[in-house]
Parts: sequence; C-alpha cells; structure tokens
Amino acid sequence: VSIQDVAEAAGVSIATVSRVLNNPTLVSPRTATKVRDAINALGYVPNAFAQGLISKSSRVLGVVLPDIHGEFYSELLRGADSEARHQGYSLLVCSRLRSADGSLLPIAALGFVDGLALMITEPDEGLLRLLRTHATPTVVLDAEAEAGAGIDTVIVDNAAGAREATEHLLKHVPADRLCFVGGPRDNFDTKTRAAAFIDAIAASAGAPPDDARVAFGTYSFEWGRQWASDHAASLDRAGVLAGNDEIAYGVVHRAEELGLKAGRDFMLVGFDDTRLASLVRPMLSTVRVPLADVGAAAVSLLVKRIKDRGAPVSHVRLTPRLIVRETTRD
Amino acid sequence: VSIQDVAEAAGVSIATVSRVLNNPTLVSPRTATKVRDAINALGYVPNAFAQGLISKSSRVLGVVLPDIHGEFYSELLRGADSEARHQGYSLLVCSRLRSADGSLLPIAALGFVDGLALMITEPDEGLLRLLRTHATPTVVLDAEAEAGAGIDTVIVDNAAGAREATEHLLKHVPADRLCFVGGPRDNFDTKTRAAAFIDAIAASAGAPPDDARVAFGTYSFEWGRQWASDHAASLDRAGVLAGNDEIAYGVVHRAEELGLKAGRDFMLVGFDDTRLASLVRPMLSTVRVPLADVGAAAVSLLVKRIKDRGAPVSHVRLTPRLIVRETTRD
DNA sequence: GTGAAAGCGCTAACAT
DNA sequence: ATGTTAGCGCTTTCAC
Repeated sequence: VSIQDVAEAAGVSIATVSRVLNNPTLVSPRTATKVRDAINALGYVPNAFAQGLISKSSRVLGVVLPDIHGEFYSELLRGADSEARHQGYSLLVCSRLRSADGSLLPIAALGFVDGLALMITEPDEGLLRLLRTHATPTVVLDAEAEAGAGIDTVIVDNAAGAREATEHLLKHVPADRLCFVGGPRDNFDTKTRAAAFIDAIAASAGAPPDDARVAFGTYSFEWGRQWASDHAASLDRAGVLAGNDEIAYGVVHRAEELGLKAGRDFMLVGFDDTRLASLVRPMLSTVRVPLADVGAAAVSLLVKRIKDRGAPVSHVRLTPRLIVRETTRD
Repeated sequence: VSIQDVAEAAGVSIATVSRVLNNPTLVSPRTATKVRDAINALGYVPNAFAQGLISKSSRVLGVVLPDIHGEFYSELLRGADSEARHQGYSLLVCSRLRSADGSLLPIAALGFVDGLALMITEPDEGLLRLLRTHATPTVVLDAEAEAGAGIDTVIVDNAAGAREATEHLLKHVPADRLCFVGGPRDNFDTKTRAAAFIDAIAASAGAPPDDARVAFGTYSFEWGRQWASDHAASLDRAGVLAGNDEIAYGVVHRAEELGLKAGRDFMLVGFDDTRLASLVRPMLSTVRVPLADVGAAAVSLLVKRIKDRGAPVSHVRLTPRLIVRETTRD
C-alpha cells in the first residue's frame, strides 16, 4: 500500500497526500481529513527507503563497540539509547568482535546510518584512516585525541581518575607497596591509567614504581585472580589499583582464599563503578566512570555534527571520580 | 558519488556497473576490472536507500527490549548480535522505556527493518493486536504462547527451571520453610516461576505454601534487601528461591548484616545465572537461563520468517538448568 | 556482453 | 489549495 493507493482512495493527488503528512498547513482541513481517513483505512505507512532516498537521512545512528556485552558497554548503550530517543534517532548497534574480515566497518547497513559512533580501545591506524576517507559523520569514543585528530571524540579523563585513586591509596599504604593491575597493555584506558598511577607514585615517593608493580593482563575476573595468586606473598599490607572492577573482584576472590580481606589486610580500588561494585561484599572502592554520559555525549555530538558538518571539531572530556566504599577502609 | 559517476569514469553504462556488483558473471573480465578500478578510485558505495527501495530489504533487524541495560539484556543482545552477524544482518536496538507515547512501536525507523524481535514481559493486549496488524515479520520473546498465538515466539521454560530449583531446595529445607521472592507480579517470568514453585511445594508437601511465602516486588537488589529485612525473624533455616540473581544478592546482603550466611544458615537459589552469580561471594546457586541462546534463537527464527513468510508458526522453547554453587551448601 | 529505459515510492519545485 | 512532473540512485527486463 503506497502513497498512490491513498491518493486514489481519497480522490486526490499523491502530492496532496504527501502534504498532509509533511506540511499540513498547505492543505484545506476538509481534504486533510479525507486523506487522513484514507491513510487510516488502508493502514498506510510511508516507505522509509523512498523517504531516505530523497532526504538522504534515516534518523538512524550506528554504534560500534568492541563488544556489546557486560556492564560496561551495557551502561554506555543505555545512555546512548536514551539520548538518541530524545533526539529522535534510533541506534544500529553492533560489536566489532569477529569482524576481522579486514574490509570495511562491520556494519552491513553502514549505508543506512546518518552517523557513526565508534569506540576504539586499541591503536588501529588502518581504521582511523578509513574513517577520514568516509564521508559519514563520525565520533570516536575512547581513543585519545592523538588518534582522533580531525574527528569529534568523547574521552574519559582516565588520568585524573587514576591519580585520584592512587593518591587515595597513598593515604593508607606506603608508595613502595602500591601495585597497578591493568587490563591489556595496548588498551588506551589501561595505558593512561597506568601512566597516571606511575606519575602519582613518582610525585609522592620521588621515584616511579618498579616495573614489577605495574602489571598488564585482560579485563577479566580470572586475570585478577591470577595476579593475586602470583603476588600472594606480598599482598598483605599492599595497595592495589585495578584496571577495572572485574579485575578487582578477581583479586578479592583469591585473596579471601588466602585469608586476606580487602579493606582490612590490603587496600583495593577498582575502576568503572559498574553495578558489581556496589552489590558485592565487600563493596568496592572504585573510580566511577560516567558510562551512560559517555554514550549520551557521543550521540549528542554526533547529532550536532550531522546538523552542521562544517562545525569545528569538538572533544568532550568527562571526568570520573573516586567512590570510597569498603575495600579501602576496614 | 553515485553509480552514474562510476559509469562515466569507467566508460560504461550504469547497468554494467550494477552488474559487476550484483552479477559479475554477466560481465566480461576486462570491463569488470575497469569498473572495479573506477569504483575504488572514486570510493563508491551503493546508496542503501535506493537499494532498499528496489529490494524492499535492508538486512536490518529491529530488537526491542523492555530495557537494554544490565547483565540480562546485555547477554541476550550478545547472542542476537552474534547470530545476526552470521546471517548477514545488523541490529537496530532500542528499549521500550519512556515510549509511553502510546502510538506505535518505539522504533522511529520501523520502516527500515526487515523484521522485528520484540520482548514482552507483561500483558499488553494492545501491543499484540498492533503486531498482528503490522505486516513486518515478527518474533515475540518471553510472552507465553497464549499471548503470541499466530506469532513466532521464543520462550524459556521457566516452569522447569523453577521446579528444579524448588526440588533442590526441598532437599535441604522442609517445605513449610520455603519462600519465593519474585519480581513484578505481572511479569510473565515471575508469574510462571511462582506458579511452578507453588506446584512443586504442593507436590511435595501435599498443600501449597501460604500466600505469605510467595512475595512479589521488582527485579532489584533493593527489593531483595527489603524482603530480607521484613523476614529477618524467619530467615534462619529457611529456603529462598529468588526471582532473579539481583534479588538474591539483595537477600544475601541484608542477611549478612543480620549475621546470617547463605548456604549455611539458610539456603538460597537465584535465577538467570548472570555474571554476578559466579563472581560474588558466596557464589550463587542459580537457574541458568541461556540468554545468549534466546537472543540467537530470536534472530534465527526471524530470518527464517523473513525468508518464508508462509512457513508455519514456530515456538522455540529453551530449557534452563540449575547450577549449584555455594548458597545451597555450606 | 552491453546499453536503454522503466520503474521502486516518495518529496519538492513548478503550474494552475 | 491542489495537481503535474522531475528526479533521488538503484536493479532489472528487454533489446541489440
């Protein structure tokens, strides 16, 4: 059922039908009513493809994340979804997992989206080059400005968060007993957090920590457990800054088996403040990253860019903040 | 840059360009090469709207969930995303939150999607009627078959899961000390789980539990805490089946403050087996719902339906299974 | 093997 | 206030 059918049913031209939908003031009330009746009677819905072909717009935004699973991305998506709704857009979501098909961005329907929010967590020069080629409005999440020159970005001030956490730990534990247990070595977030950790220690103790005090692994519970196993001997009276909350809980878990309690026998701060951190006992001191805001900011920036492609490039920086709970006090 | 530009650059007609893209065998190798060179040189990408207008297909699937936040939906989405990728589709995701604008489905871009996976967790006759009107292929998640007559559905056998959990609890705790702490009273999952709980008790004890032993609230940590507060006096030596893992942890949390330990002083089983359940101490005995499979099945069913609109309606039923961890043994 | 031309369903001038 | 018409960019007969 097309606009043609409606026009015939209402005894008007297709232009008139189009008008009552897009510019009702141009149509006499009587005709408008006739047309609307016909529309309802036939259950007519404008063909989105035909509309898109003309307007060159779908009001759909693409969101590409490394993974769409877990509290972290889930929360980010929530913010993006909410903001998109406000702005009258929908979200085409997909993960970059398994898209090692080399070629293009993993969105089959890339052509449909009015803009693209892309999270980049590790160096990927090829991808960035591709982005600059592509005409689609784009905002990059997470990649530090270095990478995103000329592209709108949303970044979290991980350095500030890690610094705050480290300084907090230093109040409880001497500098030479502080460790950083990060995620992947190449991950932007982990890199920045590690660097800020090292700087904060250096500022306090006059010298950076041993290399052995800064470890890298994956953003997983298992890695946290393993690290705790490997450092069982020195965990007592230590201070630990974890790369994220999952790692932190891995440490808690293993430490308990060793008879050590976070917040009493050693101090522990996580990162992200995912739901986990406030549900689990002991409740985790952690650096709250405003994930929903990140998602919302990305969408908001993207919509701005779509509306004005010529606007100056902007970088939104969101600041995390330390939440003190049970693992840094007894 | 359109197909026209490519055609001119390659010195052929637009039909030929279209052919090398869609039916290369019809084109001589030499011409094909010329065309491909032009395509690369110009960075041509076919206009998805124009393609959609003809093919009446976008290879995009709409996924509408009550909420896209949290472990539960996140895991479901992961399965859907993965299956969609396999099948060559993308996912347009949105939550039904805040879409009380009454009117249509909350997807602005409903017209773009080739199919719709819709999760319905509470009775909503209006919505179901709307679905039957709409021609878009649809699969409904979660709503029991009653609701989805004539529509493909994916449902979890909550009754089986709740029965297994209840029978497990009955091994540790007498029937008259068993409670069910559910989610919202109207929620399909909670309703089914409560009913199966009651049946299992009746089968074992010869009589259904008191009404007071079956409580409804929300799927939240806070509700679990509150319930535990309200039942502090009778929690010792009790058995609790929670409506989901969050509720279960709410109970654990409050119980600990009361000096009661799950798995020792009372028995506790959660529902869903979200990540939480295996990370947190004490690790939760819980009914594992194959959420990723639910998402994947929905997509798979949807694609089948798109390919053959006349196929008989099918209902996929997935079976959860009890995972015994620390909260039902000491 | 390739080109010309007819639409797909819609919007937006341009006429009337 | 309403109708006519020219595309939007593409695929697909139908000719040659």
